[in-house]
Amino acid sequence: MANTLAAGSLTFNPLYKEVKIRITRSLAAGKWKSGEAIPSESRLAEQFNVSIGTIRKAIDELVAERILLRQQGRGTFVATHTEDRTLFYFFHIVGKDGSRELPVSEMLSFDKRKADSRYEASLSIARGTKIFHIQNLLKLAGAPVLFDEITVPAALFPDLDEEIFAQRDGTIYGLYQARYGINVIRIIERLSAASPPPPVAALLGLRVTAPALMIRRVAYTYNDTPVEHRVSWVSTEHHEYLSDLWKNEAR
Amino acid sequence: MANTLAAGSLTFNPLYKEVKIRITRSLAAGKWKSGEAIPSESRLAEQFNVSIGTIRKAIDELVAERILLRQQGRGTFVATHTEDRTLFYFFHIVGKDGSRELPVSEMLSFDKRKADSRYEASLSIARGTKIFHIQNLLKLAGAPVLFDEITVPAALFPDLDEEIFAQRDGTIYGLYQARYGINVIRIIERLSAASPPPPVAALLGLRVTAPALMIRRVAYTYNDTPVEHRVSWVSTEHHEYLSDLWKNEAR
DNA sequence: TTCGATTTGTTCGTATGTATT
DNA sequence: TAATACATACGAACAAATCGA
Repeated sequence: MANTLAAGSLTFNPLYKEVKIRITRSLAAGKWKSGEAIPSESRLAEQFNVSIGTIRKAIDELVAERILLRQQGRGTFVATHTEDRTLFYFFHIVGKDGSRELPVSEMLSFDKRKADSRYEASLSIARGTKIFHIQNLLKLAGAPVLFDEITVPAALFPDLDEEIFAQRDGTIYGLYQARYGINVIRIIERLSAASPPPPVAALLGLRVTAPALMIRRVAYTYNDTPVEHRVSWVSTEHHEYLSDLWKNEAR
Repeated sequence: MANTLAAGSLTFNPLYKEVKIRITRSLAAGKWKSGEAIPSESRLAEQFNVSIGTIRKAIDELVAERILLRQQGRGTFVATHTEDRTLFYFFHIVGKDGSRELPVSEMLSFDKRKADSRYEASLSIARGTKIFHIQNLLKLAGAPVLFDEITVPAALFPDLDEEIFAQRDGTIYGLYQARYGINVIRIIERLSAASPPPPVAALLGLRVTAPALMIRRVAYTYNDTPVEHRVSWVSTEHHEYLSDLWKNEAR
């Protein structure tokens, strides 16, 4: 046994993993804002006192995870929720005819309340924690297609109110990112088929017994921290949910 | 204009992209069978007359695409559809209680027929081409959960018959791979909610008007060549469809 | 428009570590 | 134990894209 020392409780990561972790920590701490460039590879190599190749390998993984974005000649940037590339990564509803368009969102309600036990697991928050609860109706080509119920811990969005939410430019995740420094980088969705509650059916223009797609989503930021719980009802009369594992255009 | 030469019709790929393409061609041609090791990095570097780093970069991408599988000290292998890691990549139905198990499949029908126009687009085959058409019932924990209708071009599966299909070990894609050298490496699924046809509802133990999940899948092999068309009906009473972009355990 | 500085992209080479057989 | 194969890390050189002087 040559390396009995390594048997300690610590896990020894490769250098590039350590670098990746430290970069991720800086991102989570908001050291570099979204859309901004992080230091150049050569500068990071100096700071971390490692070779440029090690920096590249760390950044390679963050780019593959869509957390960073590299551009030759310009620099490396914190990915934003305003780029076309990113938008459809978190929106999976497409027309059955193959059309792809971004929805127009209309806020239906906004309130602050206390979390019930439902969110303890998915949002890792205690019962009674203050949350925002928001309802939206999304239209595609003018027709209502999707109804959203969004739940987020109020603590993460200090001054959020109805006005700010409704008057935002761009997407909801763009708002989280630009105003609150919260970066949604991953979502997990669970889909099932069911008949929507009558009020939802009415909003979507469906018969009460009509089948609809129910989507339960949890959105995560760095280090698998959950930040949003969302339940959606989708009318699949003219639209469907597209699941394309490995649609990595930029590989 | 310094580089008028580059304006030719050829696209100049980086070396590692060329290497990747040539490796992929060898895979598509069946040069290395699934589960087998491909030549070592140093040997490939000799063959292609490039540095080992360039080989690594090409293989990096193929590993990220789950086409190859690297194991330190052993070699680099053609990924198979028998590894636990891979299995759930193509099977997305999980229990609502979070349970994950592989289904038990029961073949209901098997026949050879001529393709109608429906498959021209999705399978890139002409109307009238011979196809196999197979129906399956999948059970989880003993209960029927999913009904499958599979369509594949007969030309790709020369000696396939009812016996071979029903008596296979392992998964359907495992059969495609082991017996016919056809490697499914990517699927695109389109989900909607609808009431299943009465015979399907009966099989799944659903009321005729009950909502179910309909999944239309196209499976692809190398170079985005479609090889299978599949329509599934899922009872989402106790199960749901899990969409987890970026569940890359091994990163 | 041109040029130079900066930054990422590609390719090569070498050395050493670690896992497998 | 030795040989083999992949993993990590370093360094160097040049190409290509970008941007501002």
